Amino acid sequence: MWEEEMCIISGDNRSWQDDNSPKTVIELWCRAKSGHSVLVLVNGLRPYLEIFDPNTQSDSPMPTLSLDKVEQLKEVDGSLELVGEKLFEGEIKKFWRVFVCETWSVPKLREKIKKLGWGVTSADINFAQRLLLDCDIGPHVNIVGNVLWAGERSPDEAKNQNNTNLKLAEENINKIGGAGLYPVDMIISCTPDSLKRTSPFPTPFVIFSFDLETSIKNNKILCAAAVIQRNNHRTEHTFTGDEKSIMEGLTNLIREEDPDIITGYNIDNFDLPRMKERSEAIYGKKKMKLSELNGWGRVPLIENETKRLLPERRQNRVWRIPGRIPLDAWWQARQTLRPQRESLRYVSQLLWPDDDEMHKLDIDSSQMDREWEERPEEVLEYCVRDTIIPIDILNKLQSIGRKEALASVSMTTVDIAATATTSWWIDSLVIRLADRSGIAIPMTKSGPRRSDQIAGGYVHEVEAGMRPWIAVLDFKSMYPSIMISNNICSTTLVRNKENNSESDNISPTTKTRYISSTVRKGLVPQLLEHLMTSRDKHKEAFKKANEEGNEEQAFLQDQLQYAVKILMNSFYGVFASSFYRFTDPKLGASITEWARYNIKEIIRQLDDEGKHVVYSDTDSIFVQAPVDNEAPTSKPNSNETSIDLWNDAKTTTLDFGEKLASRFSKEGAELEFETALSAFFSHGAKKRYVGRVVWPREELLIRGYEVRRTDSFELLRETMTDMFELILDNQSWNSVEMTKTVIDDVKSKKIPASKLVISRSCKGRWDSKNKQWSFDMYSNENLPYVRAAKERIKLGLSFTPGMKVGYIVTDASSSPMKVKSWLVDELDSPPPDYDSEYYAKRLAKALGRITEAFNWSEKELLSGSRQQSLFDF
DNA sequence: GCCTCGGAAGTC
DNA sequence: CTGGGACTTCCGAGGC
Repeated sequence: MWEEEMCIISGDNRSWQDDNSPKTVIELWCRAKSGHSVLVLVNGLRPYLEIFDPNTQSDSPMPTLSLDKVEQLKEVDGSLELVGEKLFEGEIKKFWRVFVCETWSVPKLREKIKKLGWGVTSADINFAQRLLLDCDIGPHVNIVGNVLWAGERSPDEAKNQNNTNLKLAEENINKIGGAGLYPVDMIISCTPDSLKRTSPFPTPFVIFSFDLETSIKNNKILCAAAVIQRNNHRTEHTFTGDEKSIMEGLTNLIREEDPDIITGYNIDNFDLPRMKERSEAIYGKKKMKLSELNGWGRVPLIENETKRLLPERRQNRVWRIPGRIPLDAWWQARQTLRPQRESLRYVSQLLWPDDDEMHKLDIDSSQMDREWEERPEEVLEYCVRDTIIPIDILNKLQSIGRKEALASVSMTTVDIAATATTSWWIDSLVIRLADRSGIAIPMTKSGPRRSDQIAGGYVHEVEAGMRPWIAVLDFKSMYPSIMISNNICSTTLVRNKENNSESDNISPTTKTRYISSTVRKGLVPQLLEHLMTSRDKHKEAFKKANEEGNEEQAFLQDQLQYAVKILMNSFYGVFASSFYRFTDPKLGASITEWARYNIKEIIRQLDDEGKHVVYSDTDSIFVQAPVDNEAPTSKPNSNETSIDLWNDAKTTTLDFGEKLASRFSKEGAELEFETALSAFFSHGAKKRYVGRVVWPREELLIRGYEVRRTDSFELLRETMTDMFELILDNQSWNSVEMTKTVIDDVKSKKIPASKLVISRSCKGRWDSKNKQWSFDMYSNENLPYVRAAKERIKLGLSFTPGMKVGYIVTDASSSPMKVKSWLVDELDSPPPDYDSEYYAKRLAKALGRITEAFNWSEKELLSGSRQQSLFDF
């Protein structure tokens, strides 16, 4: 027997026969808290689905339906089991459990049963996930089991004669349904009841990062590098020679080192597909041979397992490598950093601006064949560096810790937190609770679908110009709070008029009814309430750990509270979507309805009292504080006399904000005083504003404007930021002068082209028929960024669908405008010559929108002189 | 040259 | 197979 704490990375299942009776074993790939990897084989759970008679609520099904016919289907294992009554779409029905011989036959079986007239539930739940649901565990578990195999890296105490003997171990593994000797440190077997939940800990994952350098002439792999990170220690490996030995080398390394996470830069769209393509170029469809080159799945290297050995791309997006997690550093950087451009060079410059070693550009990747021929050592060095940086990126962004925290709070395996979508996380919590509350689990896509959009949040009209001293108030977790306080859930939605009750919660406009929480608390409100308190607990634990100087604990608690926040915010989206189980178009509509009602009601009350609401978007309100008009809006120096006035204004605003917050907060709709602004400016468009924040910290707050957009350019971002600084300091005249200077500079080409790069993401698909990139999803391919992407491809540079493509406008006088792709990050080539008129115009247009508020138009900015009107005299 | 429209991307 | 809606801006095309 062996007992240990570990983290479940991924799960799968396989069918096997025990004395001619069908069995299904669950495989859990884990990393022990103490560092070694473990494969856990769990026997004792039978896959099933549940059926009911959709036509009746009575005790027995209609006579036309036959339980026998279901039982006789060849996919069914043994006799049906009566489950009892469950709630399904507001009605109580009687349910039977149908056991299934093999999990992979469920889709077919579902259809057969539906054809017999039965309704089907709990019929699309992943079986490994079922184990987590039934045992009520998350990724961090304590496991007690028998050791079947103890390899080199397993703890000495786990080793004995039986389990270190290869042949004997293999026999024992096969005897209980395992596939053979999995490439892990240790293999154990257990039953579901020996899996127990433990508190989360940071798992010492083993990470593998790799990079291929390939020929542009013939796509062949020239060389490769890999880095393994284990216990904060890194080892570097390089691979040269013929393609076959390079790929074998990488594969052997993975099978020996047994990493949990596979990373690299742009592996999803480049390295992984290239491995597949090149190995198939050598061995065609010979699966076993392919596995020698690319068998990265965490399963035995045997004929039966070739399907799981080879990495596979699901629905053209995420890669699946059974037992391991593919985690592309490019995608992580893109999601968390939202960089202007996405090349590895650009991102590493962004993250480590002072470390030249990390982003020096010594290899011309567009001339890789020549470089490889002339200076292979430098190419290898470059290749190694490009495997190290992705790990550094993941560390810097704390990507892995965040995935693990998300897995922990959503109680899924780490791979689901890392690669799946929001509906999987929500499923994990919702199904768990529904199973324990006598509520049936409908299939996805099964509920009523909506045809038109549901109305969203309310956005208040904003006037152009400056407003002094503003208190900004925010509803805390608005949508989740509304779901809790009004008990909004598919399990509480009143579907029939006959069931109306006086205690129902009724939505303000569509008058949708929900059973009061005093009668029955809804499933989702229950979960959300639990998440709310758990977030507060993590926040508290974070605070405490910080005070005690326990850095590791503080870090963990912060990750956890953040993960809970992400998870809570995902609920609304899933329930407002048209495909999720437990959904109804009415739910999403009711949530936003109450939200609009609440916020408009507050605005109305403030208006009635003569308090000026300057702006509001969905869950925030900007209110002008009752501050003396003389008070300065820009902070005076501490020795100036006006500093007292400024301080008074600040105190008044803080006081005002706090009073509003407590006055309008009620049960289930907590209004928080978020920030105080000494000045607020908008040119009069919704979702676009700037504020000078004076509390709780001092900063410039810019929303929506070009400053934040990637399809703007550096010079515009800089100039607009400077302009806002001046405007908020009441120096609008100076700001106009400054702007004119910049426009003049660009006109006379004094500005370097690097400040004029515009970037936009570009779609595209690989047309395997014609062996070229296609952009036929655009009704008009004549767009600047599409043309820039085509130019990149032509030059032999990498292109990934969805990547941000940078370009410079070289001539806007013709239609369509002429552009040149920006390649300086990657090729060290000279920058293109830009169309100064175009950039001057775009600056004038964007900045003119703002100066318009002070009566300086776009034209005046461009011409350099202000036209005086009659009123100026 | 000016205007309108629809497609697309981006941000909140 | 799949979180949502509101809103702004830019570009190309086409009409006059």
